[in-house]
Amino acid sequence: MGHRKIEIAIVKDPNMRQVTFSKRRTGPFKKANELSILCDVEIAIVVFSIGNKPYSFGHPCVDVVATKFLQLQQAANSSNAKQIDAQGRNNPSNELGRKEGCGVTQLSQCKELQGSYLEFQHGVKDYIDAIEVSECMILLAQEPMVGITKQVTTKRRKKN
Amino acid sequence: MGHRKIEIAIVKDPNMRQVTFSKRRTGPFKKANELSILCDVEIAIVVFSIGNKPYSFGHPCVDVVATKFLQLQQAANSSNAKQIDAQGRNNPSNELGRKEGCGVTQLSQCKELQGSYLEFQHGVKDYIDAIEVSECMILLAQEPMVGITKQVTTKRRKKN
DNA sequence: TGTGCTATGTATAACGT
DNA sequence: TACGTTATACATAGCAC
Repeated sequence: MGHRKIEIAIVKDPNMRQVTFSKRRTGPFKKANELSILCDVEIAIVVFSIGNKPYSFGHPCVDVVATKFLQLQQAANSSNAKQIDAQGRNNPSNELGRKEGCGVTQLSQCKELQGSYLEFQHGVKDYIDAIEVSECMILLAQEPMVGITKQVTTKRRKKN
Repeated sequence: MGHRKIEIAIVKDPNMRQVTFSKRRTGPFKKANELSILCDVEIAIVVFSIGNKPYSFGHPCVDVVATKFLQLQQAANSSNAKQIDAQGRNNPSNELGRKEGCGVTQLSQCKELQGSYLEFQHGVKDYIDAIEVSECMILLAQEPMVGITKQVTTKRRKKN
């Protein structure tokens, strides 16, 4: 989608990678927003930037969709596990070894979560600005996309 | 992005809306997948179709990213609420009145969640197939996009 | 519902600023 | 780090299966 085709693999140059992230970050959000409006469906999308700042968009909101999805997963893992595994399905598990307390299946794990909350509180202020971006994205597809308007001059224009 | 430009508003004809959903559903996933690979960032995207089937993609997985995000939100809501509200920020709250138990801020709410899990278990089997789709999406951007290859014949080809 | 087709709208790579 | 420009790659509307 540019002067040249690029292969989908990690951009090695950290500087270029940051530029690529900046340019492509809005892509999924716009697509997701359009889909949610056109088809009136629930959707949530969350991205953590290279600097680990969260960018999100959700319809009606990320929390609702994410929680709904997680509950589906957890219900599947806890009770239907035996039957599902019989079909050869097994959740791939977290390969990055994060300690986010992913998959709160048991009440006991909630206590561990509480500890995580305290840790997160230290960094929360820095995240607030980035989180605000998600609200702005709602407007994107509804505007005439001002930034691209200039291109109208260049675009091929068939007989009509 | 087709023979005609369409405005981003709900597609009124239910039949057309379903078609539009089918065609556009993969869009956000492909963009999200490309972004996660190119920039090596964490991303999660979940869509509930018109028929309420979940489609998801996540890197490293939806659970990790979604949980991480929810924890950030919860931490912000619980402890930093006073300071944040002072800046005029208040979470818009869930307008759809779902009973998903969205936003598990307190340990006491975990018990309510457990009740929800039981309800979800009844419908889980129907969702499994749709959930599998999310794993396939990973391949999309890495393939030469076979379905579009034909278009190479048509595409404008400058001197080089 | 999903697939394949072609014409056209959009996103974005490479380059500046 | 983000924004403007242009050429090009990609996504998709409308159509037929």
